[in-house]
Amino acid sequence: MTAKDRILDAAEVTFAETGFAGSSMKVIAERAGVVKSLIYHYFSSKQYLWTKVVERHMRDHKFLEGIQDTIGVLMSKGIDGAREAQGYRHYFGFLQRNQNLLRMMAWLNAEHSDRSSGPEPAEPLKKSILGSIQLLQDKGVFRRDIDPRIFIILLMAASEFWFVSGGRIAAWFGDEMDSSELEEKYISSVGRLLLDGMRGES
Amino acid sequence: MTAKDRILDAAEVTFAETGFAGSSMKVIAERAGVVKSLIYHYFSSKQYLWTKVVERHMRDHKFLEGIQDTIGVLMSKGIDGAREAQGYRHYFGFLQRNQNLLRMMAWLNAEHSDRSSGPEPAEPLKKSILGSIQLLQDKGVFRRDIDPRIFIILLMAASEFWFVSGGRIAAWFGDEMDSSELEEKYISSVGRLLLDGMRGES
DNA sequence: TATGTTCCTGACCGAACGGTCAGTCAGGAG
DNA sequence: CTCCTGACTGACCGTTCGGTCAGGAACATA
Repeated sequence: MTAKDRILDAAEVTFAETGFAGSSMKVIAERAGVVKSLIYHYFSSKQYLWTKVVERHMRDHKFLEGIQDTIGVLMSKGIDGAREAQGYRHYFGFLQRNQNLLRMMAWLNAEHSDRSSGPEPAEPLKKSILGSIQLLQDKGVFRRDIDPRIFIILLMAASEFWFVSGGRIAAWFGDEMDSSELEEKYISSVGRLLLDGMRGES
Repeated sequence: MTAKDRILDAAEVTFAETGFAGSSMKVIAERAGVVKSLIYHYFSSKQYLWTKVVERHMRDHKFLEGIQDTIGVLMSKGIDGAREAQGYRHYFGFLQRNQNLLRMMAWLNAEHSDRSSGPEPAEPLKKSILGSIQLLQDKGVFRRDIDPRIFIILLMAASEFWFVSGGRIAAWFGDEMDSSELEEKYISSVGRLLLDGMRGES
């Protein structure tokens, strides 16, 4: 593996762990087994390194396609009326594979700075997601009295919160339960609950 | 107002804005209209200052009682079958009054460090909340196939996410809609959706 | 062999960091 | 008048920060 890749790897882990301000170029360099100044040979600044880390992760993990994909599963499950949390489980697994990016986004939210480079979901993707949900509303599978965008936000909220606040949740409940057991329960419960809620006004 | 209080005020705002690592004692001092070393006269370290800020906020804003209170409203609404999002709106307003604390908790999550001092919801409060939900399950108002803890987590997720990720959500949707309008829609929709989902298996 | 280009290094910079310290000063107690 | 305390200050500490720079090593091209 090239030094450049090792730098990106080390930066991704470090940024995810301690955020932008909390990560020093020195520890990133040490983690990559490289001298600090070499980082500046490849990346002109700390800020630039951050954006490149985000870009690479989204590219290598096919982040946008993953969202697209998940929506597809979610929708197909909804349409044929299967109510298991299978669709949600798919989405959850997708987020699990993108934990580093989620953590970095959490930092972005907290800092609400102009460092931007959060994943912007390309206009067409957004339209496609919204369209899928609207279709389900038209068919009567999903209730019509709720803005499709709300459903998306809620879906993101339920999932991201689990990863980002994992530690706090474990402190609340973890002592009584194995954490992976709780996670499994969370996935299946949230899937059922959100789907039923979206399904409609009893 | 005493200098000590001004320091706590300044620290709260600064920590909420830029987190622990991102906040310097110098800017906190300047914000408080005080010389940096005076902070160390009252607070032995940056870490100690952080915990004192959290403690004071929770005390002054009656954070734990506020949660307790909200659960009460939520439950009473649930019991008499009123399905408006009134209970959720109450909770949302409560969180609105505690935005600084929410932001600081977001930092804690992101850093997942051992700096701890996140709000630990005192065992009795936790038991009381869980008990309220279980009561509703016994009465058949809420579905019985979902762990009460899941409902709490989901409730927290839906709300905190809105505040903490506000910027990103606005970037997604805000251009098409007034933000306060979107927030109002979010509150009422999430309240209805979660309540219906919790209500049960159609 | 000569020449460029890329990779890589350690020494170095000024600024900013969290934190310390000796000491000034006003005021209350004896 | 003395003594003590707590609020407050500014100079200063060692360290770390992001970033620069001159130059060596490796390697391809000519």
